[in-house]
Amino acid sequence: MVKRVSLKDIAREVGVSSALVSYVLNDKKTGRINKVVAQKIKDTAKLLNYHTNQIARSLKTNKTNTIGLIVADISNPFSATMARIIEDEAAKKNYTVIFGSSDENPFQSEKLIETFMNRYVDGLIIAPRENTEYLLHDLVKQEIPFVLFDRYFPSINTSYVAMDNFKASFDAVKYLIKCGYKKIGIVNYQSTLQHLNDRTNGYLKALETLHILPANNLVKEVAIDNIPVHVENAINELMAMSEPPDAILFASGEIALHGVKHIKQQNIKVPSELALISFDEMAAWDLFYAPLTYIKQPLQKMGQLATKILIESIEDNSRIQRYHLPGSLVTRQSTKLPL
Amino acid sequence: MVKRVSLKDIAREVGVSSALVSYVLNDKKTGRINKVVAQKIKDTAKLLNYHTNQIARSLKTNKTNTIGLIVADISNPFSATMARIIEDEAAKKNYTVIFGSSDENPFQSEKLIETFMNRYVDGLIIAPRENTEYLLHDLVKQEIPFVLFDRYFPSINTSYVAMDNFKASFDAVKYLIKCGYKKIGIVNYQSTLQHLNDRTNGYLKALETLHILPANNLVKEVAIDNIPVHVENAINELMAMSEPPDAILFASGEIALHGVKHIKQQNIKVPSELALISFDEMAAWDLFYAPLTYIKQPLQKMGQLATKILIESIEDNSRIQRYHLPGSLVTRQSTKLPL
DNA sequence: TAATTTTGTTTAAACGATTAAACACATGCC
DNA sequence: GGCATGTGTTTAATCGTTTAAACAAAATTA
Repeated sequence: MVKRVSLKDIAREVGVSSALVSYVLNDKKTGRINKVVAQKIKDTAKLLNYHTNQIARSLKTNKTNTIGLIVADISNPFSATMARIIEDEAAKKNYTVIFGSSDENPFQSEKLIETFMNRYVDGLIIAPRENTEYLLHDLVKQEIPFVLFDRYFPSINTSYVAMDNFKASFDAVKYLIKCGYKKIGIVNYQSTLQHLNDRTNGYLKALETLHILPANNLVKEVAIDNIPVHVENAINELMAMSEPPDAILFASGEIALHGVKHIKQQNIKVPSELALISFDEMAAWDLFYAPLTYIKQPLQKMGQLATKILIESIEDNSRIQRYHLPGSLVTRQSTKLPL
Repeated sequence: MVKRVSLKDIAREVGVSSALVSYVLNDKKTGRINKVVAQKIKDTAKLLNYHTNQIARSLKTNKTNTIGLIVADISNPFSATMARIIEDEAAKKNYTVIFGSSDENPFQSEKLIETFMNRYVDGLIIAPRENTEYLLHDLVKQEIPFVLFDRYFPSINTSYVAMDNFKASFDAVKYLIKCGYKKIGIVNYQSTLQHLNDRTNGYLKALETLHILPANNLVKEVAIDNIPVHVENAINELMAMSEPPDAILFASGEIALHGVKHIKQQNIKVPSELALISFDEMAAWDLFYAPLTYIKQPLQKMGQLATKILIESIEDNSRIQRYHLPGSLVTRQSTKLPL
C-alpha cells in the first residue's frame, strides 16, 4: 500500500508545526490563526490529498464514530432493510456501521459484542436473541451506550424501539372477527422473547374482548430448529381438527412463507376456506394468488429512531427512551372484506 | 464509558514491563520467556478482563483486520445474502466487515470508498456501479487490495468473482428452445455493465446457435429510474406484438418480480401462454401458482471466493485472480417440460 | 517606557500498542 | 578465569493524531 499523507507532511511542506495544521483542519482556534497561513495549509492539504487517519484520531479522542449493529441474520429481509435504514441515518450523522449476525446463537452474540468492543465502537444497536440478558447487563455495567430494536427485555434498563406487537396482533384479530371469521388460529415461534409473546397475547386479548372462546389448541408454537417442517406440522394439526380454524395469523414473515407454501400445496383455498394474515411485509406476498393481508412494521421509523437515540446517548449521555410504535394492517385478498 | 484495562495495567499488577506483557499475550518470543511469569501474566489478563485495544494495535501495525463491503443496496436480498456469506468467511479469518450501500450512485460510491480508506480498511469487496471505473483505477494506483464481485470491468486490472452470465443465459434459452418455445423475449436493464450485457449476449448467441432468428424487438431494456413502470411497459409492448413471445427471460430477480406481478394481473397464463425464467433465487418464486424456473447464482462460492482472494492479496500480496463461476438452472412449473 | 494583553505559533505529552535493540545475569566451554 | 552464548527482561522509539500549556512577538494600555 502506498504511504499516506500525514499532518507532518503538510506541516513540513508549509513550514509550520503539525499542531497548527491540526488546528486549522479541525477549525479550532479560528480566531487566532493567521488567515493566510490557514489558507495555505488548507490548500496544501488538498494538494497532497490529505485524509485524516481515523485510527490515530480515534486512539487519541477515544471516539471511533462507529456503530456496531447486531442482527439475527443480515441475509433475512427484515434485518437487511433495518441495516439499510440504520446505515443511512448513521451516515447522516457521520457514523459508519459495522455489522454482525448473531444467528440466534448466544455464543455468537457474545463474540460479536466482544469483537465490537475491541474495536471500540461508540455504541451498539442490537436485536437481541433469547437468553442474552446477561450480555446486556454487562453492557449496562460497562456503561456502553446501546439501543435494542425489534426485541426487548422489560427487565433491562435500556432504551429500545419496537413495534407495539400486542396492539398489532389485537387489531389484526379484531379485523378478522369483523370479517366474520370465528375460529382463528395463530402460529408463533416457541420463544420467551417478549415481542413474540406480545403477539400471542394481543391475539388472546382480542378474542377475549370480543367474547370469542379461545380454543387452546388453536395456538401453535414452532421450534426454530427446523421451521419449514414444524410449520407444516402445525398447519396439518390445525386443519385436521374436528373444527379447523377459518383464519390463521402468522407471527412472522418466515413462518408465513412456509405456511403459505404448504397451504398452496394442500390446495386449501384462501380466503374462502382459510383466511391468512402475516406479520411483516414481503415481496412474496404479492405473487400469491390471494395477496396476503399483512401487518406492516414501521421499519423506517424504528431504524431512524433507534439510530437517533443511540447517537444522542453517545453524544449527550441522555436518558433512557422506550418506544412501542404502531404497526399498520394492510388488507388484501387473503382476508375477505369486513361484513 | 468505564475505563478499559491496558497492557500497562497488567504490567503494573504483575510487576513487569508492558513490553513483556505484549510478548506473552501475542505468543512471541515464547522460547525465552519464563513460564511462571508468562502464566501469571495470562492469568492477570484474564482476571482484569483485558482486551486488546484494536485501535492502538492498528495504528502501530498499520493493519485493521477490517474489510469494507460496498454493495448496491444492503436491503436487497442478493446483496444481503452476499453480505452474510462474506461476514462468515471474514470472521473465520478474523476480519470484521463494515458495509455501505452505493445506491447505484457514483458520488455515494466515492464517498464510501473515502470513508473506508480513512478508516484504513485492509481491503475492499465491491459490487461496482456503472461509470465508476475511475474510482477503481484510483484504488489500483494506491495499491489498495480489492476484489469485485457480481459485476466487473474487463478493462480494469483486478481480481473479480462473478457468475458466468453469458453461459447461464445461453443455457436458459437453450432449455426454453428444448421445451419447444419459439419466440423468446428478454427483459434486461438498460446498462453498460458487462455482466448484464453478458446476459443479453448469451441469449442472442443461443438463438443464433440454434438457428432461431432473433427478432430485435424481443429484447427490452428498462431504465433503472422506475423499474416497476418500465417493466410493465416492456411486457405490454411485448405482448401487444402481432406475434408476441411465448417465453420471457428476466435478467434479474427485481425485474422478474415486477414482471410476474404484472403478468398475473393481466391474467396471462404461465406457462401455457407464456413461459418465464428469471435470474436469481427468490422466496417469492415459490408462492406464484407456477413456481418460477430460475438461474441460481452460486452465491456461497462467489462470496467465499471473493473473501478468500481479498484476504490472500492483503496478506501475501498475491496475483490477480478472475473467476466466472457456473450458475445452475432450477427448472420448475413456469416452463413446460422439454419435448 | 514598562507592564499588560492579544495574536500567532510551537512544544511536548498523551492515547495503547508493537518491536528492535540494549541490557543484565547465568551458564558453558577451553 | 575469561569469553562466548543463552536466557529473561527492559528501554525507548514509533504509529498519527489532539490539545493543554508555553512561548515569542506585536499591539495596547497606563
